[in-house]
Amino acid sequence: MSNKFYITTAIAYTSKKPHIGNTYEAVLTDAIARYKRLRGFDVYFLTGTDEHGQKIQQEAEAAGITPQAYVDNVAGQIRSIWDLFNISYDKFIRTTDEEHVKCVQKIFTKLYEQGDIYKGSYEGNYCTPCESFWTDTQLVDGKCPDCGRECKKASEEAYFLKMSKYADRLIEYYNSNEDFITPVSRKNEMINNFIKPGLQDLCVSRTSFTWGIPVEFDPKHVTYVWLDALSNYITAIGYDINNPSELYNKLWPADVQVIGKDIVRFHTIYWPIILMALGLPLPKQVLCHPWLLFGEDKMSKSKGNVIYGDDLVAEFGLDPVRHYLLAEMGYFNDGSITYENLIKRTNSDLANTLGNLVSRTGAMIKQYFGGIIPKNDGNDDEFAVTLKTAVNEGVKDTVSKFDKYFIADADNALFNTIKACNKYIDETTPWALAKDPEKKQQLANVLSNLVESIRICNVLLEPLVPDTAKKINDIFNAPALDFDSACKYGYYCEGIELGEIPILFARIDEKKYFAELEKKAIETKKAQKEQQAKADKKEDVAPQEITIDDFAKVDLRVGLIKECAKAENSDKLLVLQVDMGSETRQVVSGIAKYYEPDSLIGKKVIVVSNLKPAKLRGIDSFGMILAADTEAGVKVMFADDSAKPGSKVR
RNA sequence: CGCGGAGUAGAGCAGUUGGUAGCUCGUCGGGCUCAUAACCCGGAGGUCGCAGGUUCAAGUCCUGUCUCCGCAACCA
Repeated sequence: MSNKFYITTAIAYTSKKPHIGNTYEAVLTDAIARYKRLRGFDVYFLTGTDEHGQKIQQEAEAAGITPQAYVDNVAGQIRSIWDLFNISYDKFIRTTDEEHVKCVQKIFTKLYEQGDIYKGSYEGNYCTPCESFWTDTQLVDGKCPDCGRECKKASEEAYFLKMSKYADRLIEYYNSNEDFITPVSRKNEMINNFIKPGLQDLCVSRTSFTWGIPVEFDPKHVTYVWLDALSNYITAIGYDINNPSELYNKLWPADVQVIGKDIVRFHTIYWPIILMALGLPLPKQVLCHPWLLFGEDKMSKSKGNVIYGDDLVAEFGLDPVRHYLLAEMGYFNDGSITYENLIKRTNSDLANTLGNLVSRTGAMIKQYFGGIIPKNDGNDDEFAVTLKTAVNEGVKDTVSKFDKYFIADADNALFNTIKACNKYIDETTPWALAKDPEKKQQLANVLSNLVESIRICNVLLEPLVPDTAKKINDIFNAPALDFDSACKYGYYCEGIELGEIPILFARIDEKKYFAELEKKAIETKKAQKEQQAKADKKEDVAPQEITIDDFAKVDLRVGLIKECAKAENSDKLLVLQVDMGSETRQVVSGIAKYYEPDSLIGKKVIVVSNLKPAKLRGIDSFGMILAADTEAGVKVMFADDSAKPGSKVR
């Protein structure tokens, strides 16, 4: 009987560097993986990156590099952040890996050949940024229900995966596997919102962009995101339609797939259906976590202060950040991260409760026993009994939370247990015992019990803060962290000489920290202001002098706005059709925040007509309309109504 | 009827199958001095958003209602 445990994270999208919220998922999964290893499971931990899609193609184009170069770079960043966070993955898959690409192609072909995928044409509403199709009933005010932006009527040849065929079996699976979707609230969401109304067939190919896995038998199509991305969970371990690897046979189905609440639908409906179509077993559990929000607007995007994991680690150290994420996040509510709370939690749990405990225990052993951990004679007084009971119960409690993957609760229970040690010190007052030579053995017992209690707690600390656990183990020269030893008082460290006792976590002076932060903020502001002033100077005070000939290079014309609409993939851009007299041309303008599209129709504006054409968010723009930057926003310079379209302005 | 989430002590949160309202931080008072101005004990502080309903009993179930929050990037 194999005790394998296959756990995965969602693969991270390589359109940008991941922020601390994305990183949280990896840390959460890592804690579970480490816990399972501790419990003796043969763990295989998969993570990786999702590297295809239109958005990436666009990003790469914008950066002037190939998509592959682009994703190589971002995937590298992601992997190095995962490494920085001590994510103990066994494999890091990239969807551009050759094995993955080949396997997805085969899957696609197989599903096509067996009739689960068919060719059709899609007439629907497509939201480019979300890369999602929506039915008319799903639209909200005619806009994307996910992002609220305009959707485009799209009609194109595409391949589809049949969904309804498997709906009944899916519900049956839900019902016979209570834990499949955790927490259950998500299950009801899925059934009510998606399955009951009738599943739409899933579009699994696209022709509108090329950065994806080509369909073998119809190469103008590339595989559309979900069939590609979801398959990673099996391609990574060597799935093959005809000849799956030994690793695959051992690992699949996955035991736990950790995902964010935003992609529950894809993992609990589409993914199982794909698997059923392939004749494969379904994962045992999909664990859905909420989001980590960025506390207050102290660090709003406008200030450019989006939080990245590596920055936090540089500032506070790794384990404080890991511990914060794990302790703060449950499964039901979105969590939030603020510097203030991070500092508070670090000071209270890590510095005061744990660090100080280790420190004072070590100091007493050095002081009273020359640094040698004393021998216990086995005589437990009432305090010792209380302590041991508290620790044993605490371990049980922590373990039961871990078993349910309630990591935050487990963390909480564990630190409460550690507190029992601090209490024990106060109750037994070793400094008083030390004054009486006759109580030497009593003193020895106290310190010995402390070391042993810390050692036990430390075993369970490992999944949460692995670096710290290692440090503590080194201090007491304790045996390797194994679970069985956490369940009993074995006094493994007796007679061992203490190592160095470093300060595990220095207290962070909150006031000082924020004072400095403010100072920095003021400095940045100042610098920004100066730069702004410089820029303003250039514009207002001393614009470069030009000749009339220079000005003549700019061809300004009066234009009449005939049509105007919001760009469907941007909330800042308006797409204008402007009558220039001799022609009508398309001009894109970043004024969507200041003008309603309809209000501009029929207005006359001044257009720079000989501006080099450009693409904005993929939309062609042939010119620019003049507008003033004012404190109240952007004001378009409207032309006098009597001016005819096409008239030259000078 | 956009979706989703939330309204429980000053702050941040738990409250599983309905049965004396808890935790962490902060605060106040006390203790201790081995330790990282730490540690330990105790106190104060909540009509569980509001209004109805079911029940012997509701934060916990039902209905209605109010409030708050999030919904992601080339400003030509």
